[in-house]
Amino acid sequence: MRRLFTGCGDGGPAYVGQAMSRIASVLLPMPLPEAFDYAEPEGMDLEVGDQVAAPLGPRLLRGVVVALREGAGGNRPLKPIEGKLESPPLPAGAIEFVQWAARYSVDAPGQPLAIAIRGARAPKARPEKVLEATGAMPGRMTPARAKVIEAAQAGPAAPADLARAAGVSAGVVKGLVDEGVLALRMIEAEDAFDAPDLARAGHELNASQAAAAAALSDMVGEGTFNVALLDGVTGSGKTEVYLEAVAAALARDPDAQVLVMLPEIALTQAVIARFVERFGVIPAEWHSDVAPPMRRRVWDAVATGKARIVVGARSALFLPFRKLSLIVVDEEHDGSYKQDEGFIYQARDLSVVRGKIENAAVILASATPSLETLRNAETGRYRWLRLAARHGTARLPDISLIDLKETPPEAGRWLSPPLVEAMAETLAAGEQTLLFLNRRGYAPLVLCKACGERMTSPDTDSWLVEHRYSGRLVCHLTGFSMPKPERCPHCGAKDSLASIGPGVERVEEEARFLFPKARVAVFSSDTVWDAKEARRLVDAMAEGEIDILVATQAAAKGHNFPRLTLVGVVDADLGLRGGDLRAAERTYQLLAQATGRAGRRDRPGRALLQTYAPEHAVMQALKAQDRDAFVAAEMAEREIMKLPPFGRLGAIVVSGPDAAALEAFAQEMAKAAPNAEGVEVYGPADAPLSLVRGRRRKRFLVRADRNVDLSAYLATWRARVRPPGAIRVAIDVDPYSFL
DNA sequence: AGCACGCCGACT
DNA sequence: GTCGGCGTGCTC
Repeated sequence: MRRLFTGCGDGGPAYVGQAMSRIASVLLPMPLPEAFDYAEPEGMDLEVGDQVAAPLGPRLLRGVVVALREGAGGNRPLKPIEGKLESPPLPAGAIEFVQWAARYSVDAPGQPLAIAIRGARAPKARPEKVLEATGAMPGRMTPARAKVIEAAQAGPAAPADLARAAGVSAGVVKGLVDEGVLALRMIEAEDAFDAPDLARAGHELNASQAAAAAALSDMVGEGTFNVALLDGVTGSGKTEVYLEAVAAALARDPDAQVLVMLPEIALTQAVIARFVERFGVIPAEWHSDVAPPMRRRVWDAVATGKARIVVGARSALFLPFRKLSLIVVDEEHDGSYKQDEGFIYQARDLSVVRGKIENAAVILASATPSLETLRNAETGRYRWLRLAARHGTARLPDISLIDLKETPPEAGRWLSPPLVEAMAETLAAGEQTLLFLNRRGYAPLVLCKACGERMTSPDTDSWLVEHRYSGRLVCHLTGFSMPKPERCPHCGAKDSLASIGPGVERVEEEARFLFPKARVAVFSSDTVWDAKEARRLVDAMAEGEIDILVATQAAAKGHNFPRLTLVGVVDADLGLRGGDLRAAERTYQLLAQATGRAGRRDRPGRALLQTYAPEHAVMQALKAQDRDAFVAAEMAEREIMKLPPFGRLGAIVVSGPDAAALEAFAQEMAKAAPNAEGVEVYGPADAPLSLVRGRRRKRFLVRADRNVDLSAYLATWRARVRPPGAIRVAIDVDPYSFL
């Protein structure tokens, strides 16, 4: 269904029936600056939230009615809405949330709308063919036919399944269909979002957990917007506690819906299993790996209120909840909640906004909360529930620092003598070691010993990372890769390319060299590409089939390995380099999590951190396991600098293929920056990645006091300039990546 | 985001 | 003389 309008200068096509009396504002899932007005055809009876087909230029698009008013169009005739779509309407809260998010992110409302209706646009599962017994008997009975008829008693089944169940060929089944013994029926996929069983008992809670669960249940019971920080170390049982809050929310109101957000898809299965155990039903699942037909079913079930529990990734926050009562953000400090491509948002922060709009309770859970959240807890804006100690008898690991200036590894090696010694002891005791290095591949840099040339990505100023498994040099930024050349592409020297620095593959090589009899494995996104492979490796580790696991942060999250007693952090300083706003905070969170893997149940664990800066506040805090001291020091620093959470930050990146034109535009932008009380603008400066895919990049940073509407400031600024030609302006409110 | 309109190089 | 490159501008 496609229409073409030939714009012929005389005002466009004339529409019949201009007596139509209502105008519908329709938000379209596109980067348009505002909702577009359409005429409501007579008798369509639109309501706000309805999904409609609206013409845009030559195309027909799915859109959402966001306002209706009396009127007929004015100077130029409005195009009529083509039709109302079958899908359930977008609830008012979802619309308000989409508009709020767009304004905050300084982006077109169509961008978050596209995320919000992605499920509605997904194709429905096609109806399934099933066969069922009609009760009729075949003219001639054979043993094979008897088996099929018996198998069919179990209920309707797909033809292939029925043949397999009866152990006969498809031909036998087909013969029975032809004779009318079996009847063909088409069935729609079942909505299998059963009501949770609230009569089930929860886990037994210890005193600390019980107190927190009671406080959260009370909060949920108030039935209004409230935020709580659930703060407890790894293993303190945060999940059991928030499950009780979920139970309270579901029990309070038969229509209540609950959203649980997780930072990693890899963690969803484990959490879903907990929900199945607690409520006897499988919650709806929402993330990028969910197949489109299932997405459609989840979307519809959420919009109709049928799905009451949703477990998902950050984009689940945009689902069309009808009666959202509770949002849980697990591992709230995790950087994965920040989406920094396309429509840029921080799902943890937006969860609080959605909670406010929906009058829902919000629980932020973490062992190492973000400074933003801790600040809100300190000032009393959020309730603060601290869980004491570890569950059961397990003890916290002993953490010590290895000063690499005192005891460096041998030349060309990355594991220092104290760490190697600890690994030998662990191996001798029949226990496991985790070597943590947050760096993929074999070596982060390849350079020519003859001419000093560094291998970089074409049109991009980032180093190519050597991967030995694949024998390729890979750009982790753009995905570019090439076979490792024999000669230096710059000077032509043969065998002159040297691999500089360690990645997990190289540490694995060293571990194999040092401990030839040990079973060594690598866990990184290159070796573990899907959930199944991750499961396999995690199981192998849990079963004790691996002695030394070399891993990136892909393995630091969530998994528990009972025989793991030594964690070695190969380069504890890695995250501190570059020194952006959150470098120390992120390093603390990541290493606290990694070292927390050591020692479970009855086995004491230890963690060794290799560092060149043992005096650094992060290292001292990790060693002393004193999070509060680290937080206090970091907060004090941020307060002096008036940086988040004591101020706001925004980034504007301008990019374009031509350096001179870009520089000129950046200068023009600098002049156009509005003057405002409590706002400082820094830049333009070359962005740390000053060339990506052939585009040069320059960056402004804006710091503002907390009481400044930074979004409005940035929107005003951008409206004052018109980027010429191929120059793009990208705005990131509250940036996490400073590249 | 599409998709069209609009001005400058290599082909029947 | 046309086919077509993708630069910029619009879509209610």
